[in-house]
Amino acid sequence: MNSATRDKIIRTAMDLFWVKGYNSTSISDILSRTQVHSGSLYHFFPGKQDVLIAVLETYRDEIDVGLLDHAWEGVEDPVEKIFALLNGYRTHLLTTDYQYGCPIGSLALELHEPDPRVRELIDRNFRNWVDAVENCLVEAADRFPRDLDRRALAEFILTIMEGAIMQARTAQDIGLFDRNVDVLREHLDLLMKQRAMQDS
Amino acid sequence: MNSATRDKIIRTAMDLFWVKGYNSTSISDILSRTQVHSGSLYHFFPGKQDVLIAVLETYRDEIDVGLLDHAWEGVEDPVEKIFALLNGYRTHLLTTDYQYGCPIGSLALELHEPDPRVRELIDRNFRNWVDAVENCLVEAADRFPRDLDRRALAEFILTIMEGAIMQARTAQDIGLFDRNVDVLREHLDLLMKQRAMQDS
DNA sequence: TTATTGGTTGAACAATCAATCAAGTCAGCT
DNA sequence: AGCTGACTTGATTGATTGTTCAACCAATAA
Repeated sequence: MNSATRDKIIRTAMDLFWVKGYNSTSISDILSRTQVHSGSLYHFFPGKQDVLIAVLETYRDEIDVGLLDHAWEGVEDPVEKIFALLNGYRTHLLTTDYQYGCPIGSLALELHEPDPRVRELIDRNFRNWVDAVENCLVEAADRFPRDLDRRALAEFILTIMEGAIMQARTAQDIGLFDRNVDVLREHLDLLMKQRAMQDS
Repeated sequence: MNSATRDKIIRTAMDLFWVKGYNSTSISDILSRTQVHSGSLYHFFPGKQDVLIAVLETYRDEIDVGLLDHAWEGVEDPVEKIFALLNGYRTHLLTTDYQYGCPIGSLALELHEPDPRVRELIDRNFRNWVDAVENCLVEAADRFPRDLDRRALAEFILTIMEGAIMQARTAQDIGLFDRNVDVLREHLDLLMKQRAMQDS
């Protein structure tokens, strides 16, 4: 199987779906960008949706190398790793004039009645992201209240990321992103103070 | 001007854009649902995007009667009004099998390179929502820390609403919505405790 | 050499899309 | 009655969509 062509299609589709969305990206958009012809694409993928599935599988399989490793380079503290992750999205917004938000979140809201396989893959990507944050919280468990629901807080942090991107992009104002993160930071500070009280 | 037809088109488009999204709703979808013919639609609207603009203007103009009045019926406490607002979205998710989320948020993430008029109208709708929440926080100002950034917290609450809907819809699990709201409630409780400390 | 396999080419197709427009209807005004 | 202008009808257009397919190519194996 010539995976070079297949891979080129997936990489291009990842980028196009990210910037333009799924419905606004046509097969011919992918073909012209990849210099691949339609018959070749349909040799590897039964249809457009299967390209989307391959894209989501790639995100799922590459969360470490594609996202976390880069965001956490040189960051050791588990709590700061959370904010470093958020800061990665902030940088994307700024360096692309608010064009690149969260590729998964965009798809999640754009596809209203998705095929079950698509829905489950989006869900899986969210859960992997939440897992990564939850692991940070586990690493920092000694700083947070003993009865903290770490899963719920990790889901909450995903929520903040998605909502902050949505608002900053719509307003084209990074202040909205920053203020959201500030409030999150304050919440974490309050939780850590709570733990300090427990310990004393 | 026969606003009956025009209004019927707008109401139908509001619903279709909400459930199916903008790109997945065709003009003929609107025509068949309204029993209006294409020439009639194009008599009132120069194009599809102008229908979207009219929809967004309607949301903007009807936030009180269309959203807040209903959500706040019988709720007096300003903090509880915030949670009543969130609960309205929760009910929509549950009663429609996760089909109806936030109509504005869906459009915000679906439309990637929107016309400036569209982007500004989505932004206006967000700001009106934030204004409403901020007013609740002002009403309850005596319960929160004196130096609270109420605007930032109101934006944060919009973020939670949008993120909670996104996750609950994707997972088709209301638990994700509820846990997000729980964490918000805990944050507000912590803030109120802070104020209680200030006062004592 | 011949056959097979995996991959490529690019014209073509049917369906659907947003949008157009000439002809028509009807109510209100002069 | 006759005119005007707002609104309606619905067939039609041209562009774009996702998809198909028969012919073709190149490398490997028999």
